[in-house]
Amino acid sequence: MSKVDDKKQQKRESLLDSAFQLFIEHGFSKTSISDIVRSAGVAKGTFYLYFKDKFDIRNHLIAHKASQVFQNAYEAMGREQITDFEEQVIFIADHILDQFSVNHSLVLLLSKQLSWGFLKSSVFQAPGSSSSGDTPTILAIFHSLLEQARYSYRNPEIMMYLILELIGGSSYNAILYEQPVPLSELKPYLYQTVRGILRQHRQAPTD
Amino acid sequence: MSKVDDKKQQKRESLLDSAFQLFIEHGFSKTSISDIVRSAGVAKGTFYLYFKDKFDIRNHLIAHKASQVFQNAYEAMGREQITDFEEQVIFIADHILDQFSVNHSLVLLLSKQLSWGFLKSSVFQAPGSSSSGDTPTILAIFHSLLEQARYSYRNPEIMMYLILELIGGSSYNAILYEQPVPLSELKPYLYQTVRGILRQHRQAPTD
Amino acid sequence: MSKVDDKKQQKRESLLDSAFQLFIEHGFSKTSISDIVRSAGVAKGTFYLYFKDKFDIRNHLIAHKASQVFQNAYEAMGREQITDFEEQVIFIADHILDQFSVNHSLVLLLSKQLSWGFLKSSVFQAPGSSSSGDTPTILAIFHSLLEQARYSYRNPEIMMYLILELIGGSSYNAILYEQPVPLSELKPYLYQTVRGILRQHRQAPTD
Amino acid sequence: MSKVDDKKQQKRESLLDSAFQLFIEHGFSKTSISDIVRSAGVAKGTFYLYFKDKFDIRNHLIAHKASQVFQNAYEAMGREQITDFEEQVIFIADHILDQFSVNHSLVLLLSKQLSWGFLKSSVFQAPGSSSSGDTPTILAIFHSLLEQARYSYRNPEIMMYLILELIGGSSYNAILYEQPVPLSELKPYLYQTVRGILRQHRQAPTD
DNA sequence: GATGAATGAGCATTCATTCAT
DNA sequence: AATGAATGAATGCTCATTCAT
Repeated sequence: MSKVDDKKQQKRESLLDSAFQLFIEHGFSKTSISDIVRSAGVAKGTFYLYFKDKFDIRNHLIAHKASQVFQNAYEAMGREQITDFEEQVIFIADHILDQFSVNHSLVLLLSKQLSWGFLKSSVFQAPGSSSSGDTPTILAIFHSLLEQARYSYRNPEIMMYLILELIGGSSYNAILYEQPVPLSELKPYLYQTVRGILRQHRQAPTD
Repeated sequence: MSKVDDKKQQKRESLLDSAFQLFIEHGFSKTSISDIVRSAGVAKGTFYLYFKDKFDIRNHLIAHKASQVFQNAYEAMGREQITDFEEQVIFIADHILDQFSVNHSLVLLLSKQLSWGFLKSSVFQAPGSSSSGDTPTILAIFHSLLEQARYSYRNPEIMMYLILELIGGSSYNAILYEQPVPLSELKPYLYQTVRGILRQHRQAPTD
Repeated sequence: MSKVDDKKQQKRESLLDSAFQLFIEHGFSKTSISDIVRSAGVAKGTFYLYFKDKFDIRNHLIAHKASQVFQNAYEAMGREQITDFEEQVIFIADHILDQFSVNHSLVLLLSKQLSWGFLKSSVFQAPGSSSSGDTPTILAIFHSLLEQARYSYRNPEIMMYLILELIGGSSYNAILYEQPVPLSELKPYLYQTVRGILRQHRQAPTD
Repeated sequence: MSKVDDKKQQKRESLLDSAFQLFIEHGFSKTSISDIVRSAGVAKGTFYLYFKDKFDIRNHLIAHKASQVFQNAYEAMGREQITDFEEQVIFIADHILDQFSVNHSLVLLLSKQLSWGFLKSSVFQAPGSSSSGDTPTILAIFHSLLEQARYSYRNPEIMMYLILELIGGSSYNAILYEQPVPLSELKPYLYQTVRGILRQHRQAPTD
């Protein structure tokens, strides 16, 4: 990678970092592009060399952070010895919620986006800028876990959709406002429900 | 109510109606107060006699519509003979989703807001403009249903929170984009999960 | 007219005057709306209460000034006793060119616009802001002169088109750059040509 | 001409061609230098190696196209046997208008520029990039035609100025908008007027 | 209470131009 | 000679809010 490309990547990331900080600090609509470039230390025009507009940078940001959060959870799972699919799902959910817990900004940015539809369209394809995958995509991970599972599942997509919406939606208030209860208190109920959903969709032992 | 108060109320509602139409047609951030007053046929200054700002009118709108949607479902339930709590919850959920189905604008406005925390804070208190209750509040309804239920439930608030987030979250994509499947296809899984949540929280028969 | 309407008209005219000065001084494209409002002493937003954009104010300006120039010429003609149509045309042309001569800004703004098509569409209809005519429109004037003329003319519109393009076009360089010769030197040739055009289109004495 | 010079000339012409297309398609002020270089397939900085700014390239373009149009007409005239000066002028005018008719972009670029002053200053000097004349300049052509004419003319420059302004001005609306009438219908009147102008300036047979 | 003209800070976006490579 | 990333001043335009009538 040439010196120029290096600098370009650096600028791009500086913009993404600044935008992230400002979005979670002041909110999306109260953050102006002026704010972003000022914080990133680049000129206004430079922003438009890398992103189409504010929405564009937000989308890149969400896709990037969401992918990261999943990768973190997946890697952590690798360090444990968890073979059961149900336990794997719970482990990943738990790990993600813990990441959210210590980093509220992630909740603000991601929580409401955690839905199957969104992940399918934007996160799974391109975790980095180019999909030249060394790291497996989240979709691939999910399917490989599914294949190795003891049971097979009816409509795994619907199943995951329900789980994601449940977790994504309920974590928002619990983490940010401790409503109706703090996350730690919510977790048992949440995971029990997740297990319930998984069992509903179980089909039969994959001998 | 005097003639003057009548006219006042009329203006207020004209503003709310116009805002609703514009918010769901062009989105919140692309709707200006100018647009609202033009559509409502009142002067710009008049807006500020009734609402603090755009956020204020949106909150009133959400509270009002959400309350309406619940009331509709509750009244429809009254016309059937449903005594079992679980069936009552499913009936209400189903009725609300059907209202959403035929009126996508409601999904746009409400779906992501359907959470226990929100409903508790804004809908339950003031369904109309003043809380002078002729119609029972949703909170009251919920508690009365709960009292008459055959079983008692542990942490009914958490239970309802989970149910609401699940329904609110998953209906959005299913209704608007038929993702991951159309609502009709999603419903059985959704309701099974809701029943699962309810049963998890059952305590014992209320003899 | 109320006090408020008075002020509005005043603002509008202040904007038109400022725009005119700036357009002819620095040119259209080098004049910004900021310049115009600063010079007019109103706020930026006020501009947009009166005009759609810079093009809009230019069009109003052109229509207004062109109408004025014609009215001036027509009124001056009324003070002389000129009955012959050919002499009337020459008198008006001469008067307009003299106005241009002493006010170069008019040439810059109008000369290239003096064509039958333009005048028909914008100037003739609405010399003021409203067409509530006390002053007869230029179109009406032209037709009344034509009716009273000794001769009738074939295709009077084409005839006037040619005359207007000839005068409008040739006056530009002659007045602004004295090229190929100063206006005074050009005039005899120009008027001779105008007379030639008129005679070409003569049909027969209108006895 | 070396290979390098070839490539240079190629870039230059690519820029001119692209600018021409974009100017007539989107207008001068709505065409950016970015647009031009993108379309020409060269880098932004390269533009400034060949032209000072957007105005500069436009001037070169106009001069080049105008010269071309005249040359085309002159060459076509050479293929006929036209010896009378009046007929020669009409033939050239007619040929130019026909070129405009089939190529509206030429009207957009040139029509309003067709004046003696402009032609004298920019076209006659440098039809190509360098005045290294193989093709005779338009000025030279005009003078040679004039010398061979049967009659001599008073003030031939003023005469040509009037003719050019008349044709240039009146063709614009006629061709682009068919106003006040389509060109074909306008032509007889136009040419009759041109002949009128020529005869007015005739002095005496040059025998 | 109701009006709507006026405000001006604020915003996204463009673009000619430069200059290190 | 050629490049194209970077610049940042400049611009058109919006809009929530105020306030004299």
